[in-house]
Amino acid sequence: MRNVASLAGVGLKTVSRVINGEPNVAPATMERVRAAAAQLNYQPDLHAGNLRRTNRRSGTLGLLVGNVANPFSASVHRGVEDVASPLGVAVFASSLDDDPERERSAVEAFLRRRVDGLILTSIDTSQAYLGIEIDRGTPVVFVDRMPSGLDADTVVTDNAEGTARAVQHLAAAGHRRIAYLGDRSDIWTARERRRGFIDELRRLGLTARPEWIVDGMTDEVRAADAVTRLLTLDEPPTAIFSAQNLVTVGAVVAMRALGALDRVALVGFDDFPLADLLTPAVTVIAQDPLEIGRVAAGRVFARLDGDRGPVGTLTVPTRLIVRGSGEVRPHD
Amino acid sequence: MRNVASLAGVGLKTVSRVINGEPNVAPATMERVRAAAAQLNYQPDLHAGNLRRTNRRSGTLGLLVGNVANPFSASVHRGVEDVASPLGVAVFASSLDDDPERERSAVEAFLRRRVDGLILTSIDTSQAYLGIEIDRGTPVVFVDRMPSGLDADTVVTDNAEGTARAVQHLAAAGHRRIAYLGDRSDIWTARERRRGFIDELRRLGLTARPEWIVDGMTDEVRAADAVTRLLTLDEPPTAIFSAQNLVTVGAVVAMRALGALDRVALVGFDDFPLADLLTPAVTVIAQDPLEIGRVAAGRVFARLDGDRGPVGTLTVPTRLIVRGSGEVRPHD
DNA sequence: TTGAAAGCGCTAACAC
DNA sequence: GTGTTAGCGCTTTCAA
Repeated sequence: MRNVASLAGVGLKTVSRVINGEPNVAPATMERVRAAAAQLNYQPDLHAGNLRRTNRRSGTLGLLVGNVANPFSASVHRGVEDVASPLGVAVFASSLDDDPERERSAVEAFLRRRVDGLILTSIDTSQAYLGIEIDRGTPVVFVDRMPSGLDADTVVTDNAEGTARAVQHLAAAGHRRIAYLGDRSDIWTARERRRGFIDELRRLGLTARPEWIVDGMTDEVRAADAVTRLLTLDEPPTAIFSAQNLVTVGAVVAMRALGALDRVALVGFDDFPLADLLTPAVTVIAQDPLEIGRVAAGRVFARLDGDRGPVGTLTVPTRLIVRGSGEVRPHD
Repeated sequence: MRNVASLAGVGLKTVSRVINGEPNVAPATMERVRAAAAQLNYQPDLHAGNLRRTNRRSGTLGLLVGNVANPFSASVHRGVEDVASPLGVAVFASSLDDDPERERSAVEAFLRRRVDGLILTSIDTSQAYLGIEIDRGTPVVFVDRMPSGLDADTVVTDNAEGTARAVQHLAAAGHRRIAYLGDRSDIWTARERRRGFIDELRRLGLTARPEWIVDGMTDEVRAADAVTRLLTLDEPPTAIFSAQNLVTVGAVVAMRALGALDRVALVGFDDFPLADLLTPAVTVIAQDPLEIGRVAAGRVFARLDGDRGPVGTLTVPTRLIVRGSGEVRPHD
């Protein structure tokens, strides 16, 4: 900056004024400064400037997700970027891999870099440790899971309602014996979907036999095994709701192997690529991770803009996508 | 930091020493400083420190990809993170959406934040504008596409060789009439795959009729239409090589509609989820985007560590995954 | 083993 | 319109 100033024959402050588009600079001076900056390929140092600036914003956001390569996380990331980028805010992203220690160290790494806000799908059992930072005024928004140990802005999917919608859809096709295939029940979203399932069944006056409610499905193989067991029961379900992506795929594999695809209905929670190309095409309750990211980023910027309203939970709706597998009628 | 110093009853420099793990601090003093820092929840400001530090590293990397939500880009991202994270380096990611203007402004945004290095799948027609920054000593590594207008470190997929492998595989199954379905030929990777195809055909003493070489396939629908046209030709190909993900899926759709799945062979470039669940399962040449990201980050850090060797292109190998569609024998 | 003073690149406050 | 001075939070240098 000193070099630009002397090359243009002006003082430091004038260069600063031109860079930041401040008023009260003569057009001719402005032009000279611009030319000098271009000639020297001058790039202002944002961090140095922020040190003294009243509005101490780094123009930076920290995003912590399970894994940036996971499609859900990647879409959330894109949603955050969509909101941040036009505002000139750059996004740091970090994968946590279900490791609470990584979460702590990533948060610290971002805080030391003075991010203006934090968006995270926390994996830790408690998020109380973030309370201090929130009190300091750093906006923190939780995504996809409810935080525990503190009240904070949160953006989640319509888990229970979406699942209820799936149950309604199956019931409307005539099913009264519906099975539930869920993820590990220590995951908040899994518990929510399970709750939505049970509650909706009850509301419709249906009952599920205990064998029809299966938890702890973490991969395709486990899910396929579970479906095989379900369909060879004395009193098998006529429809299956799978609460997660991999579980849905596992269910398709098992149903295909059993030749059950045209007599057992299937609705999955969360859409996935090529769901429409499988035979039959899979009916799903689609989430909207892009929107989740956008809404979360929106909360961060609202807080930065001075919104002092009470913290709250925003719910992003799901959407039923009818493709065939969920419309199979019950066979006995 | 001043508060920590006065609370611990020491000078600023002593706090600095403790934070940075510098030697020559009495254990008791260290403990007092630690306690004071913990009590005040002190987080050092990395950027303020970097201002005066001799090793002016921001501990930050800039990654520019087509779209962070795209599976290929997202895996590259993860690969970069895998290398950067253990080194305490945080990763900025930005989507370009095929817009050269976004590329320029994202690069500038990262440079102003003083990233230690840049990794990019550039979309601009020339990358010459980055020459100045490279000359200044900022490591820049190009990924997935060769840069033009300057020599620089680059990491790419084995495009031509991988495609040649696919052709060999089809020829080995007895095919002599192989069609090529490619992406827009203004994309470098598409040209490379096309080149690999033509060269390998020639090497094997085979010839492709001009109608069998189709370019400009950018989506599933276009690809499906092209396949339908190919297979209704007077002299149709007995095998198809599709040079890209969406094109492969479009080909499957069309072949299924024509009932050609068990008489025409298909090998696709680039793996995709559920390729093994389609009927038939799709044989592919799989890329390794995770490795591409890791190798690219490795180059950046090697340069930062003082590697002054000549710039070069690193090629990440592809892998043939046999699943069924590529092993169909020719039918006339 | 410790701390005081200077300065990193920039902006705020104020004078000219 | 423009420049000068002080100071942001930290590290460097160097003296004690």
